[in-house]
Amino acid sequence: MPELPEVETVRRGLEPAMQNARFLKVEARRKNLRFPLPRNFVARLQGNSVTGLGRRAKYLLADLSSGDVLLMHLGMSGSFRLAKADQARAPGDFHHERSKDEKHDHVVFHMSSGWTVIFNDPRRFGFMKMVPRADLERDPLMRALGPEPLGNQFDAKMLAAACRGKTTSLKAALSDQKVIAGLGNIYVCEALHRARLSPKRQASILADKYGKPNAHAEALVSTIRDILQDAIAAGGSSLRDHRQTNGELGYFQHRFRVYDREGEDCPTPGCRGKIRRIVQTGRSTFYCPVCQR
DNA sequence: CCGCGGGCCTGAGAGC
DNA sequence: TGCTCTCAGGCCCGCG
Repeated sequence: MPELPEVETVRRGLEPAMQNARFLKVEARRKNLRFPLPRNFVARLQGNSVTGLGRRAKYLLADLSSGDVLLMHLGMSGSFRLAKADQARAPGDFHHERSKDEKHDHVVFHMSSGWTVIFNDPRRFGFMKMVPRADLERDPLMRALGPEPLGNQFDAKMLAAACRGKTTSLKAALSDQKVIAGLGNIYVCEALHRARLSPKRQASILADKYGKPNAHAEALVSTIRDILQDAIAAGGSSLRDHRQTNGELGYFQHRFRVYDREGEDCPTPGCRGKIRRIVQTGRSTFYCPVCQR
């Protein structure tokens, strides 16, 4: 499902169930997600407790009392939901027909908090990995990430430097996790619309010939920050009925200005354009050809 | 090195 | 009803 705001929403939803709670029992029902689950996955979790639940870009990071970090990625269709342990149905209950949903419940954590945490992922693009905390910074997955857009590192200077000389489009550059970590197809489209920049322009336009940021870079940085903060405050976006861990829908999707709005009038005040859909590097881009230049 | 296209999976929805 | 086709919030890999 998720881009940064959705993953942050998931993190907050999991906190009451996992923070300071112990893994009483772990079920690895399907051992190959995008990658095989780590060796001794169950044994390395059971008996340990979660000392902190963090997020880096689109990764959830659970610090364990063992010194390992459990790293979780939701891919395209991954989600977590919570169930109260005492309400869990007994396996083999013949009144209970396995719903379509439960068919893709691949990993289940039974926590000492009384909550059961269920990872569901139909497409299995998500994955989990265990890394000793001391090695996290050196992990290739973490090293491949640029700055957190809501952190101190992310500013116009850095963005311009990262885009300097790039011949690829702004759309592709902002989707590149090495440039900024956490944006995806939706928030890139939305940020470019709000910043009134065409997704087709070269990424290098954010920098002058010395790599210094210009007004476009400044505008884009503050737009990206604003939109992510607003989306987190709204509980993320719920497309195709995706839900937060508590079952509630996020509602930021109602505030999309271009995403999945092909043919609609551009919402920019005074703009008479119509939203267009094009394909860039294999993904849909939605934008207004009139006010985004 | 860089940028692009294909591939990994399953399911929903549109059109016939 | 059912088939076929396209598309889906991500990311890795190999090619030119």
